[in-house]
Amino acid sequence: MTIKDLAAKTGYAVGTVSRALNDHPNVSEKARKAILQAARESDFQINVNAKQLKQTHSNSILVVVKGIRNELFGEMVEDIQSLIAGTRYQLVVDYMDEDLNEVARAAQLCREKKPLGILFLGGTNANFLQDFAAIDVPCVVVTNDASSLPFPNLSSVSTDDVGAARCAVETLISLGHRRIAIIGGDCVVSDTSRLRYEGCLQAFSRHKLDFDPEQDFRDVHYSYQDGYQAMRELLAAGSQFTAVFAMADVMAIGAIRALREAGKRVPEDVSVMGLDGLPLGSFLVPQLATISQSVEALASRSVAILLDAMENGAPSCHETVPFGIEKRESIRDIRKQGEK
Amino acid sequence: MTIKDLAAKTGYAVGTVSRALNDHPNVSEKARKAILQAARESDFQINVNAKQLKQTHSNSILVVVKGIRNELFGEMVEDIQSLIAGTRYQLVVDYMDEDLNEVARAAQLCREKKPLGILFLGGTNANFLQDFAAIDVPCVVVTNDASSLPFPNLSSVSTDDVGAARCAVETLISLGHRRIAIIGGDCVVSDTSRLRYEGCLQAFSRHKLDFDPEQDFRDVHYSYQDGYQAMRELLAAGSQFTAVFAMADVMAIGAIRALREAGKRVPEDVSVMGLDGLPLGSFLVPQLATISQSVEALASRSVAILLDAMENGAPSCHETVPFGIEKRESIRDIRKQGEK
DNA sequence: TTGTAGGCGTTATCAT
DNA sequence: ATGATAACGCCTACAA
Repeated sequence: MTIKDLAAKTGYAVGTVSRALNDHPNVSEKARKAILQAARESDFQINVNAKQLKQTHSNSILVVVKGIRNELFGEMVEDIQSLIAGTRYQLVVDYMDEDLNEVARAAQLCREKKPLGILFLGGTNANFLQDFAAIDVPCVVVTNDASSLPFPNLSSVSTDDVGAARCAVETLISLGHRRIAIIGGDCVVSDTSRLRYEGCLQAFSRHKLDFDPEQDFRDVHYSYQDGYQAMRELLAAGSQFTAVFAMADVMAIGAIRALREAGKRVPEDVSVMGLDGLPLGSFLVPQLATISQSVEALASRSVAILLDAMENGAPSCHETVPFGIEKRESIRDIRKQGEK
Repeated sequence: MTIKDLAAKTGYAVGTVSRALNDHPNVSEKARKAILQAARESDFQINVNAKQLKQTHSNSILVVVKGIRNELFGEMVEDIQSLIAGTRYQLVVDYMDEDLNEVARAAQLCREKKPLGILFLGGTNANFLQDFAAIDVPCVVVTNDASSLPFPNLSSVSTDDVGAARCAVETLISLGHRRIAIIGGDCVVSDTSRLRYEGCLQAFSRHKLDFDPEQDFRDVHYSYQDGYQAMRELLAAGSQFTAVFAMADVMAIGAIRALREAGKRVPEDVSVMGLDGLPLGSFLVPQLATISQSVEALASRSVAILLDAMENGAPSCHETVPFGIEKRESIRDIRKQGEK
């Protein structure tokens, strides 16, 4: 069943059928009705390959999600869905493995789907440097700061990672903690980890506290298991911290488990702070204190920026959205009474 | 950059270029080398739309994942990836929202990608009944039992949901619990929930225990929040259970939080058991006792069945894989000493 | 082994 | 408003 068959069935020419199917102007109401009716009756399905082969551009916005496991992205996609629902655009979401090249993938999808714009959920600057030249539609990187990338069609919206990490550590410092261990990601591989680490160092230096990475820092992957493992190593090394900041909630959860297995209570013996603001955190016992990223703000700003670029040719820009401080049960004030 | 350009550049005809690119026979080593080299140099990217438009079938296997949030599926995709990696097939993974029609989506992708077979991760029998007739390649539903569906090209591999739920409840019974609350999904909407509920009832009836759904059962969605909410309702209603079985780990986690907020300790005051075996469960405090689904078994059996159907035309079949019992910290034996 | 040409189903550009 | 027709980029007979 092709549009040719539909043409034969209705007596119209293929051109008219195509126009009717695509809501193009210059189709009589009579023709439109007859054709749509015939299409329904013979439940006609358009051949996407042929359509996309011929089309010069679609009316779709592509969302490339890098890292299926990232819960934050799941929420964000939902927010984006509803933001786009009110427009004339159609959303195409592509989920991919964290370790693949999202820019190369997007370039491929550009040729296939010819989207009007792209939203990258997560991204690695190195990949953009290498492959972004092949993409010429407006793009927004969400979650990562891309201001250092010199592309006129690339914007970014991110949480201030330096500030967020600094705030986490300063929150712990304000509660009287002086020796704070850090569990983070690989600063070489991950742009985000580098910024968050930078924020930690700023907090220590502002408060004139010593920080010995050798003793109190571990760089691992963002996972329960790695957070757990990192904490075990920290404990085994005899590090005498009273608080821990994990650069992601999942690592914080693993760390808490390791602490408990070592006989340490949270927050009585050790305070633990995460970063991300996963919904899960507030269901844990104890509830996980964390610096939360604002999924709604991230989503709404990036959609706004993308649409503005698509529709008005607005120049690229790089924004930061505010984060929240969730002082929950996993942290404790260890200052002596009356010392405040 | 098209194969025409490649032809011009190398001096060969487009037919030869196409054959070289697709590893077809009847291409001289010299031509193949020259063409592949030229393709690399001008980093030629094939036009998927044109290719698929012409193609009658690909060499790909499609994986349709229904429900991105389901952590189990994330693990399973990875397992499937590595199982397929050793074959001559290519994997195409499509993630979709839980509430969309996975069969209609698969039918659409069949027309587009022309896969040799399909793996459904999750699925709703009603959708198959309605739309599966349009699909004629071998398919395997993973996680759900499809034996009641009369399609010759549809197999299924699932955990024995009735047995798993029965086992969960019987485990609690064996520890001395007599009044056990159940938190589950909607038995009308979810095939899986219906089976698990059936398993619960079997456990009660086998042990001649009364079970009053009105008092001790809540059907909600599979989420932290809904598990939390269900437990609050159970507690508010004054139900006097000593144990809870939640039909999914995520609900169990929400339930534990609600218990703690009500001043009940787990497992001292109430035992909690989940189902799924999420990695997260073993990082919680207390570690979550659960009936675990075997992701590896599910993945390897379904791939084996699919390949057998694709390659040898093996008839459809419906298998069940064993589940595990993880007696972890969230459950407690409440029988008096020496009574055993 | 290689070249040539027709067609896949659609859209877009012309006429009409 | 509608119809005819030329691409789109590729694959695949078939011919050479």
